[in-house]
Amino acid sequence: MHKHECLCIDLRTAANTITSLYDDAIREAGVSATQFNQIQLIRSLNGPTLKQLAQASHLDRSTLGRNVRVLENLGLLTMEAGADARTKTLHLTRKGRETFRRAARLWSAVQTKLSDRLGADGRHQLDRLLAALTDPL
Amino acid sequence: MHKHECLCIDLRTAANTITSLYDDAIREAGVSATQFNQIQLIRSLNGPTLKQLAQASHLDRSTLGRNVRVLENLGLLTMEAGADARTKTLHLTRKGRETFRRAARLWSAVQTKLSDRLGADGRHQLDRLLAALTDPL
DNA sequence: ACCGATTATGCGTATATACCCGCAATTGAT
DNA sequence: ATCAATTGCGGGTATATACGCATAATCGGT
Repeated sequence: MHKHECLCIDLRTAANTITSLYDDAIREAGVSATQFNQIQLIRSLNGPTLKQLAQASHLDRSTLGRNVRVLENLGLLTMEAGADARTKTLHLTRKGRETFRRAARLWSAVQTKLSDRLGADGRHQLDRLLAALTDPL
Repeated sequence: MHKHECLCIDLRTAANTITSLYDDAIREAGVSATQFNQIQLIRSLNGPTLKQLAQASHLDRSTLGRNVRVLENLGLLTMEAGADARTKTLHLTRKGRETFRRAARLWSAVQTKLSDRLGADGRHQLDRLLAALTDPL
């Protein structure tokens, strides 16, 4: 029987394991899975501010600021002052866009591989179950 | 439409959100969800070495060493030399055992609450889906 | 035009996590 | 018994993450 294992720890462990798979898969593009996610969001949001990116990625603003600085130091993006002088808008550099394209292909391969393990139904169920856990009451 | 959302990021986001719920639920016992997990494992493993605890928790040994040091500084456990002088065995203090009991009650409440959101079937499906993702081929 | 409230960020601090390197203790082959 | 290989651990470094405080910029009511 089931030992009533901790949902929280089960999720954390799975997330760590899967993150490692994605990291390995896209490593040769020079970014981690979470970094790829930031780049992908910046690309689709088109010059977002830190706050906008933080909201889009469900992360704390200060976390995003630190993550973004790493990408800036890698030369993948630039931070420019926005119309509102308080804000910094994020823009991918040419290198950032190239990194995105390379990583996107590698990402796609591992994403497909893992999605196949679940099947379309499984993926849908997983989405539903995670939503049931995280959606506000 | 297949947003083809990233499985990795979906899992990380869910894990972060759920961890926050557990952290809030047991905070008054003075430990976080991950700390509670370490304490629970040390308790059930009965004087494990760092390596044994690391394997049981699916974490890197050096990660465990750092996490354990925090608990040691909180006075929840002690590290003693094992028979093999290379090893350090972990033992809960009285305060550690009391903290475990208090946190276990709080943990149980949030665990039940979230499990109810999934239902028994949902919990089983979730276990199965996470296993499908993380089990070696 | 002013001043208080709000907003966007930065920074300090802290936990959670992993990888690599080095050291000390143990083990194994001879 | 010796010495090379292995093992367990600590520490350095790095990313990922959050919370709270400080600051600068903006906005709103008067």
